[in-house]
Amino acid sequence: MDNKKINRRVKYTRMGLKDSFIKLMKAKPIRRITITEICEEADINRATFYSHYTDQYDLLRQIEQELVDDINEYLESYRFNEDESQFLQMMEKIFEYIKENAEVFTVLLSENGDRNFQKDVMMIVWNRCKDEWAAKKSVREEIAQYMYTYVASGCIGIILKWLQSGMDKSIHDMAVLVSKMTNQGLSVLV
Amino acid sequence: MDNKKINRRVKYTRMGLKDSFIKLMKAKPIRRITITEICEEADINRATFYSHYTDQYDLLRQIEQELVDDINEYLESYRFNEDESQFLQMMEKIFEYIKENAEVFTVLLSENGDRNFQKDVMMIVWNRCKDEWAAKKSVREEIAQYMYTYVASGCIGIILKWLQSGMDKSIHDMAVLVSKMTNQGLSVLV
DNA sequence: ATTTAAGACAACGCATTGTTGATTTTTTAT
DNA sequence: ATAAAAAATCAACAATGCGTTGTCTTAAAT
Repeated sequence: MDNKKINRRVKYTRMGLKDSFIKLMKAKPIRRITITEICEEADINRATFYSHYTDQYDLLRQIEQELVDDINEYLESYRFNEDESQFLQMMEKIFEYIKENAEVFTVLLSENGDRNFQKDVMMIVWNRCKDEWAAKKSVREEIAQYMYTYVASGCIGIILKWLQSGMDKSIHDMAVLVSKMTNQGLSVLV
Repeated sequence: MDNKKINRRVKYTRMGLKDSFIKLMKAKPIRRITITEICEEADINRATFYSHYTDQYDLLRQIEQELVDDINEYLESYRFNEDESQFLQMMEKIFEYIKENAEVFTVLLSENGDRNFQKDVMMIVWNRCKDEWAAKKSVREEIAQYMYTYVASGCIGIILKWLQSGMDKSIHDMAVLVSKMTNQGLSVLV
């Protein structure tokens, strides 16, 4: 009947731990964050932490996973215009989402965050654009894989820089820039 | 007189610790590597470790720094042909260097490695090519910064994929691919 | 050969860890 | 409303790793 299998109490406890953790992540690298600390901050017993997560890294991964699921849901809800470049439209939405969650993204994508999260975020774009790109594909799948890797890494890099520069450029400008770089590379300079 | 300020003994001890550490890095994430473990493996007293490094992360950073310095030296020694694209030539040399040190690069650039090292490696290329790029620059410095970030991140991403694919493509092919992506983006697909 | 620096070793108090079992509180199902 | 189930609390545990100390031994530089 009720698909919210997790009851309020559990949800609330986890929320407390997550908030406390993000707060600490802003202040110091994850390796310096102890479970004891997280629990003190959240005012939750340490044994309770262990009944939900195995360690800090497990907690981090779960936070990341929820975020990835949420972006996907967010993109799902949006109908893209078939005529325009899907990539550009999607990047706009992604920048939009990231801006709305700038705080947590800054923490998770920065040096403290782990590379798997980067990969997951890259995969969101890649999975949704591969059809568009595949249409005009003239190289072997193997080579194409390398190209997508380049593109996805470039996107993450630029997103991170944008966050660290205090989101000084507009969402639209950024989406256009990323789109241009992806499609034309540095040749746009000339 | 003698510019090798560090005597043999120190050098040897540090080498032991580094080797031991790299060995452990292959097996598990850095957060699971204890100093006790490093010292046991290297058969060096724990107190000795502390007289050289503050912790695992300090040791890692020093290994990385030495590698970065070494690449720079390696590139320095090589005269580039002014007529051709400096970027392409430099990428060839970098792929060459990485292949020669594939083992350690695989470890340091993978999920266990830290983002600062990525950045450092990116900076090597960027510092040596910015003049070439600046010549044809038609955008504001501010925007250019974003573009370089994209490119540098893309390069690292593709290098890492290459390493993880067991360096299945030749150095030359990779250099050409990276160069194409950087200069023309996905438009090479058409 | 003498001085200087590096490393070995044992020992320390301290913090964090992961787990336990008993107890209380909240949620859910009847 | 009440009983049963699930979740969180708490205190206590041994184990491990931490970082530092002082003393002693060994190697290197002059």
